[in-house]
Amino acid sequence: MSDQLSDAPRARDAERTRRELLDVASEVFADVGYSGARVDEIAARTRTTKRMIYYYFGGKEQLYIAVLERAYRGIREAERRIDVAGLAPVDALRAIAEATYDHHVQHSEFIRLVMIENIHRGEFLRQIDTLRELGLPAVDTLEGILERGRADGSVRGDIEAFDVHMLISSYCVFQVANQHTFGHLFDRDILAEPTASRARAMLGDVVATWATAR
Amino acid sequence: MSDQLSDAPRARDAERTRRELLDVASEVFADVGYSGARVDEIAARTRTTKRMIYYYFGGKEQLYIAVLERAYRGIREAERRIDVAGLAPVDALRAIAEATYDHHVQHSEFIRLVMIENIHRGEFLRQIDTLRELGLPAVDTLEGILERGRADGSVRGDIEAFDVHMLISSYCVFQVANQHTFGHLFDRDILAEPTASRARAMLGDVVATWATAR
Amino acid sequence: MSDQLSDAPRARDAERTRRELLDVASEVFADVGYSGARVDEIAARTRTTKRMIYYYFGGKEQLYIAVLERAYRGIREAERRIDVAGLAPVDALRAIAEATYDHHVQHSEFIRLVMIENIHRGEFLRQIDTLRELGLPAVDTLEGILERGRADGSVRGDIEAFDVHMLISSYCVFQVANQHTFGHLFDRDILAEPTASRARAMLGDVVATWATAR
Amino acid sequence: MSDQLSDAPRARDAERTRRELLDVASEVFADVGYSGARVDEIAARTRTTKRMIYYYFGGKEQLYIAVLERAYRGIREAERRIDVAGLAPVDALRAIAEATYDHHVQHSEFIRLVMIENIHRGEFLRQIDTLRELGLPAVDTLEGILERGRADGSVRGDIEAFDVHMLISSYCVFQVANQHTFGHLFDRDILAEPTASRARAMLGDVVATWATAR
DNA sequence: GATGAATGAGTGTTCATTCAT
DNA sequence: AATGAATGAACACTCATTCAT
Repeated sequence: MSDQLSDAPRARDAERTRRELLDVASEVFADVGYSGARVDEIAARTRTTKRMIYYYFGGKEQLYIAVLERAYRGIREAERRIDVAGLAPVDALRAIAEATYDHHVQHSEFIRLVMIENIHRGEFLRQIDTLRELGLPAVDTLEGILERGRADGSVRGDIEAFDVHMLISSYCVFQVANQHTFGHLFDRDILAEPTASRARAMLGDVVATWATAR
Repeated sequence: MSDQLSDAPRARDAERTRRELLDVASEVFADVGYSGARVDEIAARTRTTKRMIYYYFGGKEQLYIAVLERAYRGIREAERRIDVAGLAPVDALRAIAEATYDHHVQHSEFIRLVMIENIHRGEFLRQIDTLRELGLPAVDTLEGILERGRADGSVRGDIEAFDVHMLISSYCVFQVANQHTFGHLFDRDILAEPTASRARAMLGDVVATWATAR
Repeated sequence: MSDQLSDAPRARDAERTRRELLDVASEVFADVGYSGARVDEIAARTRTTKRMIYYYFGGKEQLYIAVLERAYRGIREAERRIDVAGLAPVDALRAIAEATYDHHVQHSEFIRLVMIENIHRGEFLRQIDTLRELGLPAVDTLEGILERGRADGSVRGDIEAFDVHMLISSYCVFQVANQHTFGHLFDRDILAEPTASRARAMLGDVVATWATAR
Repeated sequence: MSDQLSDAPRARDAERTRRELLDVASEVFADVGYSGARVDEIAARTRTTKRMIYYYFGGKEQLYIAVLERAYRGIREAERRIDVAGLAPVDALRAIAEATYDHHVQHSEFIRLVMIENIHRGEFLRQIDTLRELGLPAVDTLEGILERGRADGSVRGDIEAFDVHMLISSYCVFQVANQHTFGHLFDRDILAEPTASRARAMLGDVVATWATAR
């Protein structure tokens, strides 16, 4: 009768149920979008019932928002862990470009959630009040590098962290977000070798040459 | 019997009905995605009835595929009209970058359709057999420029049209595709001034400096 | 432009179209019933269009009624061709029983139409005014045999042609009409050997023993 | 908590809803066939909504299958209640023939379901895995009688329970199944007097004379 | 004698959500 | 903390039929 698979105390089942719902919902929303997702399916892939989604989150929309918030929090934490303190500014830029490439490819579920949220014109993201409190660690890191670069003359003075971030982001997001249409039109898997490695190296090259151009 | 060139001859209602359905469907699918789109709503915005969607296209999916095909055809035609014959290779690259930026911003409906199709992992695009026959005029044009550039020494020899195309595309697509999440996080409308003009010029700069490096 | 497959004069195309529609409609109605039949499907299996069904018959119901009438006419004609004049009464009964068995098995399409019509409680059959004019040749033949049998003492005096006809019909109709449920429950194909031959012979035996019992 | 035996306890609404849907569905399917039946109409004749058909059965087809299964179960149970232990073999055969006649006439809804299922070539019946487990009580009973009859010499040795069952079934089914077409052609109601009584008695006579013929 | 275009009413099914305990 | 039963509105799709030539 008691849960045979778990050693978690009863008092923590609630938290576990919540987390399980979020885990499954993340997968499902990322897989088929907000409109395409079915509350029934999310529940079915869980140990609990559909009723719990309403019990814990209030509804499909709130569940989606919770998924979105958790996803962004995770990404911000990962950005905060980036450390390029020991590298020369241009090498640091190249390192960040390539690390960002890797990170995007490895976290396609998040990229898909962002795509989906953009399809919905950011209407759900806008409801997450605490999001901006998380800051933008990736941009802060870039700002530090640019400052060092400007100081030692290795980086041109007219570019901002926002610019670099958008350049890197756009390229990396594209690899994941548009892999299917772009890949189909060019008849190749752009995330498979040799295309992937070439694309990854190219980004570092693009950022480095542009940032150091006078 | 009836005038085939006149504006609304009875005998040509079929073509007009078909086109109207495609027009409205393009709007609706781009607006709310495939799953979010409602056949009823598409029909309601039309002079005909829902029944005609099934009469002419067979169903929601086939209508969506028809929308997708027409959208890609239109884009390919626009690409074919690009003329940079009179420009020096590097100027031509910069011109194409900026023209592509403008084109993406002006055709956000198409960008949204591409996003949506990627959310569906390109499963519908793959069903359009005639798509590849259209070629990739944008890439062909880039290839011509790169050849001229390599010949006159203004462009480095290790980059390909595919690379340039992906760099430009990723940046331009991002402006439209991720405008809502990115814009929200940076608390600005990235397609409005002054951000837009800066981003546009920056892309030309990125491409030019990278393509002409060493 | 002209019909390449036919040598029929233009003036007979109408009759041919009508007959083709009836042929296909017979198949489809017998196959899936009146409610299950689709006007579109009937037309699609024809050289003409759906519109012709309305042109020639007026609608689905009238087409079905026409199918039913033609089917009954065909059966009555076949019944009229039965000849047992040279046989002794009891042999004639046995011959008719077995011939009826064969005829039913060979004309399952007709049996199915009759089943379908009974599902509809004969509401369509009742609309065919000319049906009764065709008479009931099978019953007339049976009546003749019974008269001969009564006269020579080989057949009991208290049975009527109607009784014999219903006994034979019920048994033969059942073989075709209930073959699927009955066959499934007994895990055998009742129209395949050895069950079929045994059933056929048994019917003659049943009729003969019963008709000759004193 | 709630009284499980009371007439309509809340906690047992599920079973009641299910049964009510089955009751109404049996009527409707028997009335107009599978294709002719409307899910909307079935629901409308119920205290619940159309949605419950999908909640409890999954769809129109599964509801039909459930109706079919319940109908066959009911018939098998009725067959099991037949008791002819005290009768001499030939009297028992006659009793079974006449009881079967009565039963068929009284359960025309079941006969119609069987007709409908045969129109569909038994495709739904075949999906009911548990059907064969119910056995064939009617045939078992006949087998017992035939054994007794063979033992005391009152019944011929070359006939099997299957043969007798098919003879009786075909005749009884026909009375109900073909009443409309047959009745119309002979301009009489074959289930009304005096035809009905005559037909009923005749069946017993047919079976008895045939089974005892040497 | 023939036809492509069009249609209103319905057809089985699914949706996110709430009720009652 | 949890749940099985229930639901109305909507959903993609289909039907036999008619219009306009």
